[in-house]
Amino acid sequence: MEQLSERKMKILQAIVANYLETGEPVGSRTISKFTDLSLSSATIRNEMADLEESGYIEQPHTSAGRIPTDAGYRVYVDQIMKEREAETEELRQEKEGLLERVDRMELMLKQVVKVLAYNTNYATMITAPQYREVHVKFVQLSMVDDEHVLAVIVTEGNIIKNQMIEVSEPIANEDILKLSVLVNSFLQGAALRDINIEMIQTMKGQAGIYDRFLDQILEAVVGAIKEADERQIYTSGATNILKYPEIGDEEKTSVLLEAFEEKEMLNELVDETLSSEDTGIQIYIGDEAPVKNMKDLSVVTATYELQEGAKGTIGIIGPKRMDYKKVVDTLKKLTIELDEIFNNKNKSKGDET
Amino acid sequence: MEQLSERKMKILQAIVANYLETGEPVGSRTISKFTDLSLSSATIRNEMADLEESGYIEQPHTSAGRIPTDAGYRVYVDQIMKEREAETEELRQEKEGLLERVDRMELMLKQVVKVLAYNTNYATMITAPQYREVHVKFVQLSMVDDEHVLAVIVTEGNIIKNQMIEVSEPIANEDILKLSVLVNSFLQGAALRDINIEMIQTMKGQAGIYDRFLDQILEAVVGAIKEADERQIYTSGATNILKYPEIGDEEKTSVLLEAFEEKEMLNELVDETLSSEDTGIQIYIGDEAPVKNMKDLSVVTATYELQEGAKGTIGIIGPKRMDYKKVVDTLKKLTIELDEIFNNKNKSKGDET
DNA sequence: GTTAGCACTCATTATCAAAGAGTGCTAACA
DNA sequence: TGTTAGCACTCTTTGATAATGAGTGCTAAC
Repeated sequence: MEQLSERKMKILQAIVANYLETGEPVGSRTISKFTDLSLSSATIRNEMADLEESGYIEQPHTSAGRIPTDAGYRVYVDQIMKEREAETEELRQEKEGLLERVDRMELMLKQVVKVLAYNTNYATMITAPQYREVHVKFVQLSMVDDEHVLAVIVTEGNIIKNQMIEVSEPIANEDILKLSVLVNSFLQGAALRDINIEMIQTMKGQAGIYDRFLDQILEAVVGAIKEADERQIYTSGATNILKYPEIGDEEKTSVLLEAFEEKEMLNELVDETLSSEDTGIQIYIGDEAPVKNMKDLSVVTATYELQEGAKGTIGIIGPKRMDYKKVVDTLKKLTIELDEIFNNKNKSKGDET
Repeated sequence: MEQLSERKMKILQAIVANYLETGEPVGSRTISKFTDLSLSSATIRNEMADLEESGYIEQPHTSAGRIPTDAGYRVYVDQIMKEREAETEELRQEKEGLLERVDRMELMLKQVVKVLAYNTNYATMITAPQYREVHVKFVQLSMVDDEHVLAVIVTEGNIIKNQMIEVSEPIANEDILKLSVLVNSFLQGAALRDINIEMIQTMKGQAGIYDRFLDQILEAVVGAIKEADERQIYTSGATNILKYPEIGDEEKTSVLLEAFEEKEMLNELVDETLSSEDTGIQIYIGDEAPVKNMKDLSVVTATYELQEGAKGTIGIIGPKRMDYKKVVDTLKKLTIELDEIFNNKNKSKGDET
């Protein structure tokens, strides 16, 4: 894509801005009045023909106005991001306070997506903060009743998992204690990939008659780590998608809604976001998004960070002609606020799953 | 509604059955051929006029066939339920095995709704089994690190909740033990309403210098009970609703989908089902359902029971012209299967939230 | 380089007629 | 008295045709 003259740039911006607002193809006359360039519609028409040739805009049909192509959106969005960069510091001062502080992480995240969906009128998602690799902090065993041993596994970042283990006969308290010491000596600080056959063999050798419980305990620990590793995704406002007729075509709609319901598809999006170097706000227009069937949709993502270094992703999914300015601003404010909540005032980090 | 003659009954059944299949208003000629009554369309027309007057069917407009009213559906559905009653025993033998056995309750429920949605092509929901009143089994306290005490609360039915309590200074191990004994002596077997000011006062009196932690511990316990009490609702296939054009009208669709997303509305449905005497399968046609905006939808619910006496609800929501026979059969099979899984072969009841 | 003017294209909308489905009613029939 | 054939009538659906209007591309003049 060649460099655009300043005038062409202005016209392109005007076209996109106008299209975002109205959703209708925009014609030369509109631009002629809309901008401060004071040019006649004929001149605009010439420029528009050039812009079309360069691939920034297109006509739905011969006798219609122009709409932006993905490339056109790209130019517009890049411009916005440049403008918005300076303002981040300002926003930090503002403190609108979108969020109420709540104790349990789970409730907090649910609140975030709801607030976001309500404020933007798009579909939103957020993942719980995640560690690259989950390490065991300690394991605690105790008899619940004659047939059940409770294993509590605490991982880095104070995420807690329980697992109930059924046993055929009661185990004496001191034996539980011994087992507990043994298990912890091996598992403290271990990540999933540290638990190998060799380790298990050694443990079993030292466990004596209780070696057969070890399997179950280990299974529980592995299960717990995996569960902590499992990505929790919260969503809200998926039905907002229905509000935008340009996406309407039954198929796409239901494909996306299904994705929101089952949530698996959203994982790809999160992977992409997290793997990117840029931890700020990223915008994917149409097929740019690492998800199939996004032809008419755009995604804006942001990353937030928990104090212990766990990262989470926030995503907003809306029509390609979404209000990018507002979305970017809202996301910026929100990540700033989350930052403050997690890093300054974390009075209680609550439980999990 | 007066008693219907056998012939009118047959015609009504035929009309409803035909309408369920095609979705089109059904005319007299169709019925004349469809049934084994061998009557001319003119005769059918006369009978239909009567049925319309009695309020079982209606015409969308003068020159169209008839469609069932809610009363008409009711008659049809009652008939089905009567027929199906005898078959339950048969079904019990069949053992189709819709479900794979999985350990964690959460995964099991997710599987159930998915299987159900997949089999029926309607929107489905299930609640986790719930106790009328949650009782504490025991509380376990332990220091995680110098600033955190972990409280593990186990309730009836082996539902486990954790709560991390932040403390300003380390507490000695023996003190934790003392506190633990104290707390358990009061809270074991307690339900939410048992925890009153009097009890708290007495506990504080006996807690000595640690009385200030008691508040936090109690808060944690109450929080845990409340969380265990919170109704978990799993849903699937909400987008199936979009497949049925007769509901299409933007509003209703998005109202219902939102309900599925936020899940609050579904609580009313569950309340109604659980409060009903009849624990079998219940069918709500259109506005009969205890939920607003159900004009074009029907709900079929069933109750299942966990061994400890906790009950859960399964619901299927589809268009008023859903395939009631299939839905009822599927639900019957499923509850039988759940029954078996929970009551015979419960090898591990897993964890919660 | 800019602009006015004009012919041309194409989607949208309205109007109208024809077709078809189904009814209600009447009169004839068993 | 219940059943049926016949027919006029109603109302939706479909298709064709024409009118409208927005917007363009191109040419010629400024």
